[in-house]
Amino acid sequence: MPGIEPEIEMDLRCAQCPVRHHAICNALGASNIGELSDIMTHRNLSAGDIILHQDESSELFAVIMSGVVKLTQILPDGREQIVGLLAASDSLGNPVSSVSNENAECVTDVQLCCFRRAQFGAVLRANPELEHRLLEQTVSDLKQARQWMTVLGKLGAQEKMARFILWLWRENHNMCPHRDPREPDSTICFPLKREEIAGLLGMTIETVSRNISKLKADGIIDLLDSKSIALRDVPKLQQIAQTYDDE
Amino acid sequence: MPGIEPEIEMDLRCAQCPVRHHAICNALGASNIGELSDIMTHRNLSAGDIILHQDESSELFAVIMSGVVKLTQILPDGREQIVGLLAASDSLGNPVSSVSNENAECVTDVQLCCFRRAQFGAVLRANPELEHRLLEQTVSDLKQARQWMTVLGKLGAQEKMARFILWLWRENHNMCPHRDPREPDSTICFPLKREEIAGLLGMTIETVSRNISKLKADGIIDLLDSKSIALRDVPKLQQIAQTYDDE
DNA sequence: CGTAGACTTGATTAGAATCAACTCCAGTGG
DNA sequence: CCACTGGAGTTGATTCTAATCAAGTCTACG
Repeated sequence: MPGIEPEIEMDLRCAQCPVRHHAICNALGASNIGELSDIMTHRNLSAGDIILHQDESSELFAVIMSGVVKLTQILPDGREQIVGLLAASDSLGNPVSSVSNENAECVTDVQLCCFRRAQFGAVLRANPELEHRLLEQTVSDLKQARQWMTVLGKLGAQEKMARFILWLWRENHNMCPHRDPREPDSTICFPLKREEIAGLLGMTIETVSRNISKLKADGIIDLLDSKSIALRDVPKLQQIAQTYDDE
Repeated sequence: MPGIEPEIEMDLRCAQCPVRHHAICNALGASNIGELSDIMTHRNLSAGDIILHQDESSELFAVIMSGVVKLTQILPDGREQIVGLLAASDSLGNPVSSVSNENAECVTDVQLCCFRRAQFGAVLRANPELEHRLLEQTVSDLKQARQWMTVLGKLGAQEKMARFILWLWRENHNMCPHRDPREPDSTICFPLKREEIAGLLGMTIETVSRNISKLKADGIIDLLDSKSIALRDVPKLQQIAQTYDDE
């Protein structure tokens, strides 16, 4: 057994991985996935743990297996802007340099599939299709960052809130994994506190709270508890959000 | 002569190209650059010309040889946010899909080095180092987009203006090519109108104007004409901009 | 010289930030 | 079991910043 078992175990870890077919590793087929499983390690983190520091070097590159991670930038005077939210199957870490462009912090408990940069880079060079997949992912992140730029630059508080809820609706399956499948599709949960919603949308917790209350008062959403809501009038929400569809 | 000349010409076009050593094509050495020069065509555009439409398909992928291009998103009600500015040596077009994520419009007259998507993709697949270079570029764009998110979400009008000026200072050599090298380094020109600065910074032209005036009144900058300024007190500007350095 | 577009400046208003209570839990310990 | 505590969230009153509305100036150009 010893001498064979470890190798089988490694492959199993990928075969049973919940994000195997959604994360960047789906660029590698069964015959090549071993190159990644050979060099990966799993790590469990708790809400509040800090994974990466802006402008500091780190050997970590990772795929998120579960949980939510926020990417932030902090101004000299302490103000914090959330510049991205990552969930299951997203990847974490600068793919082309050891220096991180953002702080990364766990919003919930998080499970990571970790690689050492040098080793991951070697697999990348050996598998151009993996690097292509990484490019696709980065282009998609760029698209989303630019959409948030428009939200931050042009929308009012109510519009921001509506956009956020619609965005959360689409992303919710990655964010809140253990939902009852029988629960109506129109129910969504917030993995974020008010403070974090505010940090993402460029407003204060009071303004977030007021606008959630207003949407409720207008019959557009229902508040189930402070961390979950039900959508009552999606078309109205889309109209407020100034969005054509839910791209 | 005919039969040989064209081939030599092609190579010359890259050899004499002003951005040959700064754009993504610098990933290819002298022995491979021919693969690109064989499939490129130059195109001259005028200020105001629209190059790409958001969510529409285009066969174009291009490198900017000179001029400034703005990337924008437009809301259903007509409001426009600038989500990126491209200048000499930047590349233009979605590298992984024919569908553009933004509108692209010429701010000044522009010279493009154009490729047909399918042909460029083939060169990309044959030269992984070129795809890696494209990934580096995209990661850099993503970093910048996220920095703008922080500007849009957290900074006040004066702070935004200071950031913009410092950013322009760094980028100015790409934006305003024909500057007298003897001109002091502290003189910069705006390739953008007030309306476009406003569209980028998420404010109105009046607020832009007022804040430029205020910086002048405070002795931090001088207005040479409405399209160029001189920096008088860079440290003060950096302090207002809430920036550690000029990353 | 006259006009239109780009820019500036002033007066007023609207919307979000700020300041300040207050409610609603979840967890703790007596 | 209940009283305390502290964190999270809500709501109200006030302030402040930037948007809006409204003239103006300046400049390039026919």
